[in-house]
Amino acid sequence: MRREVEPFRPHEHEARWQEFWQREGLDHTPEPPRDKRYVLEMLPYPSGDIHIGHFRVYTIGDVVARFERMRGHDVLHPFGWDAFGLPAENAAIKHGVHPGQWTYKNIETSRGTLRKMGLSYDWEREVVTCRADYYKFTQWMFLLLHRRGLAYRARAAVNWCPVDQTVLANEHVVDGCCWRHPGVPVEKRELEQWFFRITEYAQRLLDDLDKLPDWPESTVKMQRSWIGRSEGAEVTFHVPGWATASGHGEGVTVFTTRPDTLWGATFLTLAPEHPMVARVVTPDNRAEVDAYVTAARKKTDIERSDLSREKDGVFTGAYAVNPVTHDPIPIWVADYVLGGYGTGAIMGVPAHDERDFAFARAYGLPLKVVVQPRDPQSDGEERAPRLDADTMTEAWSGPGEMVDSPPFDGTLAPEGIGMVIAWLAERGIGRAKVQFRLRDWLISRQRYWGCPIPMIHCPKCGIVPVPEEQLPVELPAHVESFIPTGRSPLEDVAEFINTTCPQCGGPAKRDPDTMDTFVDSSWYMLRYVDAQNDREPFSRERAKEWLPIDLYIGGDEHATGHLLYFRFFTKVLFDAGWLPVEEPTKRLVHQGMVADALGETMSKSKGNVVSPAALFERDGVDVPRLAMLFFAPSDAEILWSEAGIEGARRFVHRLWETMLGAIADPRFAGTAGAAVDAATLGADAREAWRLVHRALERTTQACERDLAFNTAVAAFMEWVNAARRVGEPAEWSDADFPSLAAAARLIAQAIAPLAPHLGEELWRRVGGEGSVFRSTWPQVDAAALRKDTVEVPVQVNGKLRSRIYLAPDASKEEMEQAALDDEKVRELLGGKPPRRVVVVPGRLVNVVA
RNA sequence: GCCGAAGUGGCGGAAUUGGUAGACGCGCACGGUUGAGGGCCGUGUGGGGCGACCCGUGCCGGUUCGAGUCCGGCCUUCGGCACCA
Repeated sequence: MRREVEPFRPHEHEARWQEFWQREGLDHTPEPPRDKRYVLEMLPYPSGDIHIGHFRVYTIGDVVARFERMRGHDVLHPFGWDAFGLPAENAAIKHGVHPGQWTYKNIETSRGTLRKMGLSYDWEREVVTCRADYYKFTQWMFLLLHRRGLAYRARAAVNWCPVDQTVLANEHVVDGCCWRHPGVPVEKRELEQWFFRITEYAQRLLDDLDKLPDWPESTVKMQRSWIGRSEGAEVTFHVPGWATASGHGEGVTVFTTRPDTLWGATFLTLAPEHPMVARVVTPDNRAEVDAYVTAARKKTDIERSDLSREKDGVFTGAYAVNPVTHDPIPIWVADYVLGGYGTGAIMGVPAHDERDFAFARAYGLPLKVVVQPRDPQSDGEERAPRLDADTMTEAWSGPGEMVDSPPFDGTLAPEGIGMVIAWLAERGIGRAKVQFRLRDWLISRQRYWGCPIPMIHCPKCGIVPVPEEQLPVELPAHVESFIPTGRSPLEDVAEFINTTCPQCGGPAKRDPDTMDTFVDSSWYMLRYVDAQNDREPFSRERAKEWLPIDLYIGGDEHATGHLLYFRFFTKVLFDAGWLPVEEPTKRLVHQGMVADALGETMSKSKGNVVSPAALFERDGVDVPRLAMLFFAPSDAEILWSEAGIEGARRFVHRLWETMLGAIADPRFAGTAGAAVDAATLGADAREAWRLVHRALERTTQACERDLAFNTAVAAFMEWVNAARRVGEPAEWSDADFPSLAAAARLIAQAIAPLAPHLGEELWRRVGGEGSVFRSTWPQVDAAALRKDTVEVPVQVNGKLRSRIYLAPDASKEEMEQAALDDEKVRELLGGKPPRRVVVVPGRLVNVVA
């Protein structure tokens, strides 16, 4: 007979426990920590309320943080807001509110929803990057980089977003377009801007990826290719005076990964933006070259990098001398050569480079074969058909034997590259060179809502840093207009822009630009360790206590942006003696996206957005939370569906009913603390008891290892199903009941990280003392986990034919005998002895007939 | 073109890492409870066949007593990079 239990009322107990946790200081970070764990989720940009994707990441982080606490660790689990940024300004323009007002309102809304979620954050360490107490130290970071020669100002062709009217970092150009405005190609502008010299750290950023075994392989690979290291040589080609417009001798240096093909270089090509173009071009060719260069500059990156386009270029009229053959070779300008990579100039080796081949054929430039392929099967006797310059239809960039390349004829290429470089270096022609694809990080922005750059432009002293004690350089509250003009709005705020030079005391101007918001988020994880410090960004001692992050969770869209930048900052601060570690986080996990049931990403315009706040309103937090965890492993995409919540809701009700039924039973009080002897249990109760420990084990593994909470939730479902198979709690026999009472206690603890309010509520009801999160995470009982009998599949010739039932520790001989005694097996063997019997202890028997 | 991830029932997913494919959930079907609907409870549910059985983890081949899992070759989808010399 079903016993009526009180209904499950999530909203009541959720509010109660949240208040209790706060009162108890449960989320307070112990200081100094013993056996610390630093669990962090990427900080969000506050735009409106939190969305379902946030709900997912913070749930994952919260499960782990709560688990680690129960495991006895001191946990740092903080939260903050990436609060500077363009959307605030765009909202300001649209709605006529101040970006700060808009931002703080969103933070308040979002924080309210997060608090309703009962997440275990230490709110005392909350960080808001747009507040002066934080950005003061962002400016401090800038000064540190500047002091160390890592922040510099340079004039360069930079990416320009025509919509936002500001420059962009390389990392924010996606498919040639501004990341915020897909389909709007970025333009190139020649501007003087601030850069961070991240390229200085290219090699270390690359090398240390090897020290990150607990990062997703794909992210490591992406960073590798983004950094893009290639080895080769720089080779200088002399341009004699007779061959130039100026009549002075010049030198053009090129970068090549194939110096072994130098003998085959039959022309040089300069990028249109190469400074040498104007110097070498002859008067007869000037008009045509100027026109080409102008046209190339107007092109977007998309147009320039269009591979389907025919290669084009113009002859400068000038000649360089091949430094090894001493032949004069023509100098061309072509926009397939990139200004920003290598030296902006290449040697054209049409016989051995696909692109040079296409270019040479288009303009009738000569080919010279200097590497003959070898048949890899032969030992040098037989050769592959010899390449011939006149008849080649494509370049040969594979291996081979150097020819017409004295003194290297017969040398294998590319194996001989090292020798060639040494030889070139001896003669002063070239030198070994490592080239990176990574560019320096352009951090200036011509917009208002960001951290002011703490530099002063003095007409006498030049560029002077703001003295540290004068920080923060406060962002003025009022500006004329936020509408982007291509100039920073700060430039027109007289009381901001006009200042005195810290060096000479004379009138000077502040730098009008603000920093890329990715600077703000490059060091926030460090601020958390000492968020209230108003003298330093953080204390070295605290950093030593807490770093590195043990688990960092966030989206994979940051693979080559934030996740590179924060590694860079960590290394700089390590070098400056501020940090004990060179890498910010040991372990990185990318949570999967949350899409709608059809797999579409949620967006307001599609009208398929699910609001977490609305979910909590209806079901409380724990039901949607369990649904979220149950949908898929943490790193897989989720297709959010109402049906999934339905399942979680049913599960919670069944669990609740079973637990409360057990607790309400008069036998509960007497047996709750008693030890359970599995051997005395009936078969169904025995299985239920095993599944308790299975759920405990699976949850432990999920938290520690794979974050696959879907199977952890499934394990709890299996326990409920098994317990209900035994019967209503009141129907349990006296002999079995103690295992149910013990189970109730274990289940309350084990489910607490996944469904914290439910766990806490159940913990109290089973008679637990204090908060469940201060209780000790229970040990898995190996004896309980073991099955008394196992069903062993019996295969004949690898096909499942029968099953036998045995003790799990039955010997091989016993298993084999039992299998051979099986009726079905005997029938199939037809009286003949088996050829072979394969026995996997405890698992399977395969009889080979 | 290069690098990476993934392809399992009607759907989301599981599979102790070479050992019973499809746990758990959704959906569906039938039955019960109900005046009815909903809810809840129970049973069933990969495909085919009356059946013994046969087929089945993107495709083709291989290794093995045994392959979703390992190897070789493809296909598809998604993500990243791409005229980087």
